Amino acid sequence: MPSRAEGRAAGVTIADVAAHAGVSMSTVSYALSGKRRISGPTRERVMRAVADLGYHPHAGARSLASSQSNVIAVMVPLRTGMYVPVIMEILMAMTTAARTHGKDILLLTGDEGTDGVRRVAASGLADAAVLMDVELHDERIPVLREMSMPAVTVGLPSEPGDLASIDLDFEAAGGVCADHLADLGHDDVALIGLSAGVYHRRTGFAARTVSGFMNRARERGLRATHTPCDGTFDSAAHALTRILDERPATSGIVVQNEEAVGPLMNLLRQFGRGVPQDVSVVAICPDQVALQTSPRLTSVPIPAEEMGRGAIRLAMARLSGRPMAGATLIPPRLVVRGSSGARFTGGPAVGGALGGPSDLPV
Amino acid sequence: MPSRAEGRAAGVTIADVAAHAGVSMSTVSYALSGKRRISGPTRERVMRAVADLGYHPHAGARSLASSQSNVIAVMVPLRTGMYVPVIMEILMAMTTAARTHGKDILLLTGDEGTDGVRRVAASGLADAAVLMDVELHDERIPVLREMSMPAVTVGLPSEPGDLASIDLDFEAAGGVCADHLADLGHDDVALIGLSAGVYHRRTGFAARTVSGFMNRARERGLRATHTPCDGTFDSAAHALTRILDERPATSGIVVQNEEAVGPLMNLLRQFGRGVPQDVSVVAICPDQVALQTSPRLTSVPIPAEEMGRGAIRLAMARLSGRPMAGATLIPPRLVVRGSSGARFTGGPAVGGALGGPSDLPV
DNA sequence: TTGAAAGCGCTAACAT
DNA sequence: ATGTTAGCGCTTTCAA
Repeated sequence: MPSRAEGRAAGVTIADVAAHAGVSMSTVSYALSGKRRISGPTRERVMRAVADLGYHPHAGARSLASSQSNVIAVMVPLRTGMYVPVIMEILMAMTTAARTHGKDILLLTGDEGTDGVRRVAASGLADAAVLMDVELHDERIPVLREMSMPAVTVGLPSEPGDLASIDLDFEAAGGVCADHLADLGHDDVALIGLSAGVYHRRTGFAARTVSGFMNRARERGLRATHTPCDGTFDSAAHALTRILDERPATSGIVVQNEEAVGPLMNLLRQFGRGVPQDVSVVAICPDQVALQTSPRLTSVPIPAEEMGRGAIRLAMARLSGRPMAGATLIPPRLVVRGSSGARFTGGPAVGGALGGPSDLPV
Repeated sequence: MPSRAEGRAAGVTIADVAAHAGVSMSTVSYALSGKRRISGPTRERVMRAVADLGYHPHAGARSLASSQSNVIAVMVPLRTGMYVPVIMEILMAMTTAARTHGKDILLLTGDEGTDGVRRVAASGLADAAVLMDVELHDERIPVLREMSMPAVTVGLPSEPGDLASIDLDFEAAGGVCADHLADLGHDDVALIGLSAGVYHRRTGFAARTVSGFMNRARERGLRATHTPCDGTFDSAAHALTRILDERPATSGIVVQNEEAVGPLMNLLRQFGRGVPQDVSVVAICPDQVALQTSPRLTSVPIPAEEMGRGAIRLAMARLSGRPMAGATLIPPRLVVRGSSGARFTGGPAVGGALGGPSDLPV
């Protein structure tokens, strides 16, 4: 336990390290950055000195001298209707991924608006920015361009310009759900979606799911409907009632609304509709939610971790000069669990009503 | 719209501003920091120049010259059993509050461990740290002291030392719930708590709620039990079954587990126990959760926003030299809604079964 | 009330 | 393969 070293780490400069190792400051700098070949022995002495002294380069000095802050700003608007745990998982995944590249994450809220972007860019606080929860026409995007700040969006804006984006391919996800239900022989299917506000405000992913679902359903000859839902119990009840009233034969339901999943399953039970005997349910939601019900839900998981890592990978690519513009769409996976089954057979397609080790990605 | 100005903000230095305003660099610096008296007219010319040129001080340079980064590091471990939306709300509240003091938030994950604290402190990346979700014996705390970094914890460690902490007074919260049920005439009460792991691992707030509840119940002459719960439907069912088996006369339930709230309410309905006719339910949870059920829940809200603001206030106090050590315990509020009522009367105490505008804090 | 100038700790030419 | 040194943009003495 190098207690002496770490106790004084605060005031240790590169000059101290250089003296301790018997080399020049630049040698230390280069040994640490790897931007110049350093001989084995020298390199080792430097590293020893660094460890001995508990040296950590001063972030401000480094940023000043190199015009690189090694910080990535992440702006999180946290709009209503978003499922917070997913946002958080993406955020934490980005933070972890950033560290593997020696970067740190600076957190910005949505209410700083475009000024936040401007401030962080102009002050050199961050080298790049990640925008979460982007709207189709996001006012922060032109500012990013104006400040010529490398940026990545989580979610797809309408005019990507030269920036990079990442998202689950929700259009394909909608299609996959429709396909699964069609394959199981269901003719009347319904999509219970997000709150109406989400569609109006930012449309992006929510609308893409709907179009993917409806288009594929049409191609497969299914009758399909879409109903927004607020995520409250009452709202879920309203949506389900409407669906069963208008199309009593509905035997397949896709739900893209984490808050509505629990209420929906309980309502189906109350209505005497067995899952999957009478109604098959497919969710587009994080696994955590899909595994919480009984039976467990056949679902297209939200790859939050992958989205976070991907966002940072894109940001790093921009910082290293490689372009990599355009949208990275993560292909949806369908995980079949106990909530979906063939029409009329009364049994789940795969995996048994309790889910379990036989869950299988398709 | 000062388009020329902002377009070039990236390269604008204090020297540019000084030249533009016809003053010296130091005058600009002092006009901006307010650390020296500047005459009205001079001050105005400086501000004009700043606005004209879209000047933003370079964060790194400032940090180097002043040994102040104006950044607060926040470490979020995100342990299992924690309710993520509350963590997120606290985090965003801190970020917003920090900006009002000119500070930014640097996000650290738990998996960087104590090294993260050391690195951030030694590199001057942050001036202060906030630790969320602290354990009773948290290994990061000695490191903070060793690095002599001003720090605040959200949650209470067992050995506070000289650091400041903030949390809801969960002990009092448990007591308030017991009192409420006692006031309504309930004799047999139960607490459905968090997962067993939470009690074993970090104990802190979860255990304090239990002791506050049990002690007050004893004082009021109630029979009380405590049952941990994982938050899954099955786990909630298990807990409720056990409670009703062991003490069929139980007519008051306190629940401190956001995930279990929905399942619990449905289970009570399935068991034919009307809320609040047969069983009164009181929750310790964010309002968002308490308002999602039907009837709405009488609850002690988690003051996430207040905790976030408070944490930053404490951090700022440490940075300005004022000590303010010790724990800041936020007193619990009880909000009576439709889920609790007098025993045997069959009606809610206040507010009606639908909750509504008559909700009233006590 | 204002200016001039010496660093803060590091990087990256420019040397050798 | 390594050393020397001139800044990076700002704050803050020290002078006036």
